[in-house]
Amino acid sequence: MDAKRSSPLPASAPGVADALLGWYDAHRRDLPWRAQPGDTPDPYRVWLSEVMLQQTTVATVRPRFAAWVDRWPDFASLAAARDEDVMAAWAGLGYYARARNLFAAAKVVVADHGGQFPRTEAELRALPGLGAYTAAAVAAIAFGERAVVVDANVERVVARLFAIRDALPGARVAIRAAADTITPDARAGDFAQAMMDLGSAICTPRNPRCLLCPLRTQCAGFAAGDPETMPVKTARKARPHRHGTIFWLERDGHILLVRRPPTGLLGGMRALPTGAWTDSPPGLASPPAVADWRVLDNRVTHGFTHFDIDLALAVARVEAHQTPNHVAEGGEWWPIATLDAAGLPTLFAKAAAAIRRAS
DNA sequence: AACCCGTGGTA
DNA sequence: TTACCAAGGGT
Repeated sequence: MDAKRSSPLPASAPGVADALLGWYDAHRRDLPWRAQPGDTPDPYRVWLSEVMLQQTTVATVRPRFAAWVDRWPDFASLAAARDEDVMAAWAGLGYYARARNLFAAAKVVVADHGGQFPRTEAELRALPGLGAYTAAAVAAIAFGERAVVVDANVERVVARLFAIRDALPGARVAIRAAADTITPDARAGDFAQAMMDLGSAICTPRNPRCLLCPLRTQCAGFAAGDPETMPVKTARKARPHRHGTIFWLERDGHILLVRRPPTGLLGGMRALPTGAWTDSPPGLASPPAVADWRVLDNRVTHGFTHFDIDLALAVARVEAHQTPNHVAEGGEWWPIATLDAAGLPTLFAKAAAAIRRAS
């Protein structure tokens, strides 16, 4: 009817999917985890890449993905790995629950699914670390199942395409419903990846390249003249500042490392000992051993998602023949010469570099 | 729903 | 420099 023709909404779902898939066939990125056209995707590689790419850029993931699949090329090899090796291999990537869940999921696949990744969205969703997005993405990309794949790129593209002006996160229901209407039955995986490539290259958060966009003529946001204002996001809260002390305890060319508690901040990761992180500098409270601690002049700062931390650096040595009674349980003496292989999170790698520079 | 959970790049 | 942002999940 006439009202529909003059509506700012996309004329038809096939119109959007066809235009997008045509653009994708010409402009798709060649990525290490992406099967070549006509080839069968490897579910392990699809899953691993999706998890690595959660809140993480393609540029960061590229070398890490290559190293990972070189070491653990399939579910069976990963499931048989040592926990500390898996966590160390993830060091520097952040959001370490991803590594814990990845390892747990690999073991479930081997133990409960005969080493074969489940192919339905619902079964995938039940695995650790696979939420709504990743389960849909794997179902579509690895198995060709029709699934509504909604990540931050798709949210942005769809909000603009349909001119959805409600603020996130409330707008997610409407965005998902709109995404459903344009998701095709065929080439579901290509469609999902095309939406993400479009969001990455054309429909960018700032200064979108609308003149290059294959969906321009169907885009309500473009028609309205302000696509860059969508989706609307609410402002973030300021991050508080915390303080702490990092302890560098040296013995005969080795350094004391501890294992962080299995959950929470940097959970499961190797680390240098620290005391509590508080609103004011804690000084030398709760050191890992009784020793002659010396506080360095330089400090280390680091930003986490929800707070910034300012850390003092305390250094001490104990004699080679000594085994301090007060060394924390679970600690290990790690050769300083191979500290890079310990897999320290960035905060502690920064601290180690600063300490070794000062020594 | 709101909060926790890393890191590096960009403007 | 600050602020925002990225192929989110768990609780």
